Amino acid sequence: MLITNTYIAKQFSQLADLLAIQGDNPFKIRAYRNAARTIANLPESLQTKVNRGEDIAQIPTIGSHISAKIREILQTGHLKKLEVLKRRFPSHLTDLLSIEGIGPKRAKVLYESLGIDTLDKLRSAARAHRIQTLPGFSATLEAKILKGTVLAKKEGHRFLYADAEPHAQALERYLKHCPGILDVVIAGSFRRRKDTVGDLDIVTTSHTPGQVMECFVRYPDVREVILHGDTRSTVILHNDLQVDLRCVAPESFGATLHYFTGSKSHNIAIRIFEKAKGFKVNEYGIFQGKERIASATEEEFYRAVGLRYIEPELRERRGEIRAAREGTLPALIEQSDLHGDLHLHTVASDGNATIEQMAEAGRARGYAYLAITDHSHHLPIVHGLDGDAVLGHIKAIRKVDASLPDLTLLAGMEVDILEDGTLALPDSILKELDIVLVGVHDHFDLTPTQQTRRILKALSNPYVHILAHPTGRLIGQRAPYRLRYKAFFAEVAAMGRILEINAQPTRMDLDDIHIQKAKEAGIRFAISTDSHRADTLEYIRYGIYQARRGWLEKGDVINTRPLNALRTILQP
DNA sequence: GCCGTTTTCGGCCCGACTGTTTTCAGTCG
Repeated sequence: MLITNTYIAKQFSQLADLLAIQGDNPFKIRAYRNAARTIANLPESLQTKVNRGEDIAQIPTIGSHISAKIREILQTGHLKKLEVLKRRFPSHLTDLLSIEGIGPKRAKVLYESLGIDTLDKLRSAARAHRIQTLPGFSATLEAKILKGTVLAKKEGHRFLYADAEPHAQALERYLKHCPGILDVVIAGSFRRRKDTVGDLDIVTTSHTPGQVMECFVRYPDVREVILHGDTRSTVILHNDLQVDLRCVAPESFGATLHYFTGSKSHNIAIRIFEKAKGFKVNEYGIFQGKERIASATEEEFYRAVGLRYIEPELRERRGEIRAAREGTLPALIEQSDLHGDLHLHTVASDGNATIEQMAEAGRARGYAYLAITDHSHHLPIVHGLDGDAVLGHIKAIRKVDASLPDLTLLAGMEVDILEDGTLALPDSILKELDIVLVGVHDHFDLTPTQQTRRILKALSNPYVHILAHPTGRLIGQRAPYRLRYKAFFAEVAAMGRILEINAQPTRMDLDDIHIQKAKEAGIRFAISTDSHRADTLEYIRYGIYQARRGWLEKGDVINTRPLNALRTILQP
């Protein structure tokens, strides 16, 4: 039986919910929640770690007790402590917590006084007005709960960064015209450039915050005002995107921006660190007693806590605080460092632009080179090229290339990796190409060992340079295929092969965590758009965001090299 | 239950908003 990290994380998360309803020690509950979050974000499966004999109690937030419980889940598939609680409370009771306004205390009251243990029962009770008379409830709250159950908010729904982006920009433009407003910054996971965002957090400054709040809740795209306070408001837009706005005085801007940029664990780490030194950190500044030490800017904020400035993309508590203290933060890659795009499709396979149109789009961006990399013929759905067609396509690419004075076209292919790890094109064709990408497009469900072996075999072909979209994930649609990551990265590094950071908004593959791990293993990267149209070369910025979140510097990425240096890397 | 530049015990981030709780609890981020 395969036990995934997601499954284990859910066990601890449910355990925390039920203990909260039971009224257990809140710090213990927090410990379980922290562990659940850690486990959900681990780059490698706990099963693998335990099989390898690793001491999982060394993982932050996981200590002796929780590691024992993890082993129990891995061995039996269950957690006894949770099973006992589930006998006391019905299994769907924790669903109530997903409703706005219901936390553990109210869930307990609902269950013990009215026997409500499902969202359906909650809805009926609210409609029959049986909730408003309970202690701690009211008619207003009852109406809010009813609305919550009817809307049945899609749990944990997150927006792709690229889908949230236009809304964030439109809001920013609107707010800048609000009376009395001074600064507007979209903070939160959006500012950290996470590949998906749950909501938008906006930080503003003004001497008349009430006016700003008034203006904000009148934004034309607002469907519903959840909260409307003096310095803080929350609204829902018509597309279900939640937006929180905070307004503070300019002298607090740095601390507030830092606070609302997060991540939460980064903030908590800094607060605990400062508290130990006798300072208090809140969203208004850094205080020693009553005296404000900082901060009007984030730079000042970090200086005051004795750290180098940490870029928002790094604020995930993945070692950035230590690096900032020791002065070893990476000099993150910038979009302007890139000289070309190394993964593009044309009408020769499943793209909708010609070689010439792609070349023009690349020239318009100021690139020095582009790789045209259409599909091999293995997959019928993408109209790929077979042997002779590839040779013809190479000629066509070279012909267009010869007509371009200031842009070089590299003749490439995105070659399918077959189930057994062999490639869909023979070496006799591959050796004619300037650049060879390989990718998995089927058989996603092999065992981790089989999948790892399959891909490594493909990469061992001496004509292969880059593994395209290395884990095959489609955000919200398809999970990454399972690999033995540690062994895989070590082997890829040893072979000197390059991993792609695919900038398609639904792919973002590799993801940030694996990028960081792969870099530590000594791997280099290519950031590419996998464009099928001429107007999506601009997606490259999403790839840059992801690379920055993975701690990459200019030197880690091959398409920051001038053409000659790139050609050297691409020699077999 | 976790964790240690104060610690193996005794802490655990901190504040805004809502409601009807006349002084604060519950929820949320």
